[in-house]
Amino acid sequence: MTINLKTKSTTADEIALQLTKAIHTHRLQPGAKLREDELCDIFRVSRTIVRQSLHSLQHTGLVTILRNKGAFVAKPTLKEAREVFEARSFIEPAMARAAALRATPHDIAFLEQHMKAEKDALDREEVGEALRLSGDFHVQIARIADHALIQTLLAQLVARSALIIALYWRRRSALSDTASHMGLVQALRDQDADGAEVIMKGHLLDLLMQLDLSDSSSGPVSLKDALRK
Amino acid sequence: MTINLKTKSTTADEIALQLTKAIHTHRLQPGAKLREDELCDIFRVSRTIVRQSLHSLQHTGLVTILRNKGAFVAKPTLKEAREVFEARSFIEPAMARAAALRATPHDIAFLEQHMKAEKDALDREEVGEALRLSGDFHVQIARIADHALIQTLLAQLVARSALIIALYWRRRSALSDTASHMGLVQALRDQDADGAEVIMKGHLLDLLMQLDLSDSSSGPVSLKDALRK
DNA sequence: CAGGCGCATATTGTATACGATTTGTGGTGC
DNA sequence: GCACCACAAATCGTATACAATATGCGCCTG
Repeated sequence: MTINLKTKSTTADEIALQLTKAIHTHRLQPGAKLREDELCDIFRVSRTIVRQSLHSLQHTGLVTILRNKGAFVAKPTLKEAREVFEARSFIEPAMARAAALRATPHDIAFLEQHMKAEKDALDREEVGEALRLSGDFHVQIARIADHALIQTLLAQLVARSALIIALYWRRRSALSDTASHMGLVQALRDQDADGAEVIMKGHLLDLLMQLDLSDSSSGPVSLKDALRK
Repeated sequence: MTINLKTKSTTADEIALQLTKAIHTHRLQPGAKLREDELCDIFRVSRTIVRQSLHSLQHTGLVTILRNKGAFVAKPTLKEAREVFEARSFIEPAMARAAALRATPHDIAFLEQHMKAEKDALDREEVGEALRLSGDFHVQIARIADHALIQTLLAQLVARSALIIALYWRRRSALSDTASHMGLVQALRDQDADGAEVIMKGHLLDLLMQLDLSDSSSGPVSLKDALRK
């Protein structure tokens, strides 16, 4: 499936969204170069618009722009990777708690359908899409908690998490989110705030465990440091 | 004091920084219009650069851009205001804890000097500058905790807090941050992580208490709603 | 043949020109 | 005199042209 190009009025936000999705589904790998002219051809817009979206993505941490060099899909360092998950562990348990207190039957149904969509994607062997949905699940919790600011923030952190997973994923096994997510939905259904918080905390810890964020395997920190003596 | 205009090469980031400072010190009020041409004249750059900074500030939540209308200093709604402080209360206590474990004597000295600068600003009756320093104190905690991601995030939230204070500040009294900040520095000196966390939590609650975030006084939610029936 | 210098090309950065939209104002008709 | 319409000014949005910078290739020299 190639990127959908509408007949008219492709806006900067749409391009950013498409790129985000491509990153989230691992169709775009960390470090990939994003040439402006190329994107212009793909989306049929002027460089002005493309540059807007690239700057926007830089702000969210998905893209790194090097002056006079160009835009690249970000490659989070180990420290950045740890910080992303640390930040998530500060925020998300509180969101799970809030969501448990506010979730309506409609919300529950939505989450269940969401998980089903993820499972279907896996059955179709669309691993990237399943990964994206799995991340989006977390964003939906913030939406249910009715916290727009953190919903936005979390969307960024989740997208960056996809980059981190692409770089530091340890095993070849599939993500085993399903159990945690199901447990969380159950807690929301029961309005069990404490349970939801605990499950979310554990779930994030699980995720972290499956990453190889040990210091040793770090790539070239800085050429200067790498060649020192 | 007018805005400093250098002889050459004023970059988009610099402009965004200057505007942020002006907002933070209440020299720019919520709702103020930011005309592009005007900023071009002030900073002696083309609209391209000005637009870059405005978009950047929109991303941080300090500026609202209305299509074909222009850029305005943001006016956080009550809900947004609550969300900002809620987010801070999720994050900052954890930062205070981490900072307590990492703070060096140098860091302590830095914070003490920082507080002195704030006091000096107050003595000079530069209330806006004192307010800015008081907010920056919180960002410095994240820096000491060595958490770059949250430091950036917190800088944004603190800046937005300045807008919220401008809109929803209840009394005319000066901010009484000093005591909390002093207590926090003492806890850092003692490497008292629990104490630091508790003080920070209480401090943020104090701040919130001094705001009038009750529902009633809300401005016009939407003209449609306001005129309904 | 190896190393380095310089030009040619590709790509990004910035300014400007042009088009679209909004908003205020003046005139005209009722 | 009031309301409505049309036009004009101001302002923003987009595309494009031009300038600056980096990079790769070929040639020249030792």
